Amino acid sequence: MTPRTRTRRRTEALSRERIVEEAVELLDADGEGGLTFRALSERLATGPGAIYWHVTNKDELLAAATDALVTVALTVGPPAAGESPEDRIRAVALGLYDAIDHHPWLGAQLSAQISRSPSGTVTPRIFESLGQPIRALGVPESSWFTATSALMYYVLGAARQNAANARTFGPDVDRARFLDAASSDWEALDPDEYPFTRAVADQLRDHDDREQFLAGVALILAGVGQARRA
Amino acid sequence: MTPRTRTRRRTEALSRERIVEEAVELLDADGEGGLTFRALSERLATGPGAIYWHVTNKDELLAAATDALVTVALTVGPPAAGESPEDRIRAVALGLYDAIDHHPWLGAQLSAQISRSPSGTVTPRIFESLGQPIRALGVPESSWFTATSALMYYVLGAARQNAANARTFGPDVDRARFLDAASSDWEALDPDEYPFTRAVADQLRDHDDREQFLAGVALILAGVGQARRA
DNA sequence: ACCTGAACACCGTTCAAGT
DNA sequence: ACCTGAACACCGTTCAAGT
Repeated sequence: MTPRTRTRRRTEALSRERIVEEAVELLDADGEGGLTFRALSERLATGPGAIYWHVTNKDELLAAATDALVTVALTVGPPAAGESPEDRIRAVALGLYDAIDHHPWLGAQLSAQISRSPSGTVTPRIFESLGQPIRALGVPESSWFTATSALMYYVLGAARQNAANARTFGPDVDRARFLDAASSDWEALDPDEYPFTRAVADQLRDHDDREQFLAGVALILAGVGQARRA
Repeated sequence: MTPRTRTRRRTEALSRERIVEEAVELLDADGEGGLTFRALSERLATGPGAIYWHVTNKDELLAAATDALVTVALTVGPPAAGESPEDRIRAVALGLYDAIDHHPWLGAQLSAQISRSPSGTVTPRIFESLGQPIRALGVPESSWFTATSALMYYVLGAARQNAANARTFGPDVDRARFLDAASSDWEALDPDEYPFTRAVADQLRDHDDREQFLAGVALILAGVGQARRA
């Protein structure tokens, strides 16, 4: 991987920012396993030990990379003038979806940060971004937490699964072939045991991932809307 | 970990079943990182190389362990007499939730298997278990795939996040303290930036995980119900 | 056919030593 | 203050050699 000779002369001194930046590139290129202190130090034209002066350990490095990307992902601008709460939720959800889609390792890291430090820098930002429009929807206060949690779990879970799926085949082209093969396998399942799966086999073949993701968001929003009228 | 001297004399020969069984114990005790061919071979009173005669590699071993647990998790019995589709979905969802709760490493493995082999042994079983009751709900056929996918992604995503959360504190006791601290942190957030998160801080403190999970399922079911009437 | 255990090519992390 | 790079204690996996 990364065939280009990239021993970029070290003009500037090592810095936390440079390290994080290079770590993200490594992660994007080769996934979680691709981030190695040896590979990283080579890119930075230094020794593995040097990194430890700027960063406590690998976990902290991953947390820093995650933090940087969440900031970008949630920068969907302030609520626009004519923007409905539903629009807002879709925009935030898609911001996270796309970030995880482009950086597949990010899903696992977000999940880890949410459980490890629910009051850290990442969790409240995501929660707030989804929660404000949920509140604006006019849901009774008693279900704010429930609705926002469910939405956040769906968004992150679905995005993560989608990114993992996308990684199974190449960047783009083989997707159609992969889905076609899977769809055919579904059609060949035992009719007695798998009637439903067989019946939706061609919906698997033809579906669009992003659309599917948004349809899930819409389902939850419809459910939330029901709670509002109750 | 595992302090008890457990060099259980090897009475029976090594077998794939014994290996998988012992692997699950290791995974449950110490998580994904706890499964090591060296630790495993010690428990089995053999050398690390021996395992490779029965199992291709670590991935295959994890897949086998996952398969075994999914079989158990989905054994919620055949649709009972007076059971509504909603009841059925809740039962299947809880079966998966509990399995992942008891075996936190299972979430990641399920996700991996779903993307790696959508037509393998695991994905269709889960999909069918959730899809049949979705169909029974009377949803138009065109939205079967969408609804079932969204439900599956929510169930697995939320269960996985929950299991990760639960692992942050001890088996049971410290949960209250942990949530209390997190809730207090939320209350101390900047009122201008985090009004929503602050407002739900005590809902975080008092919530029940399983209940919350089911509330999310209910939200999706309500959304699906809307589609039915449309 | 089944198992052994040393060996290989990796990891993250530490730390004395340098500048 | 910041960096170097050898060393430590691990990994998964392979493979000649044994029974």
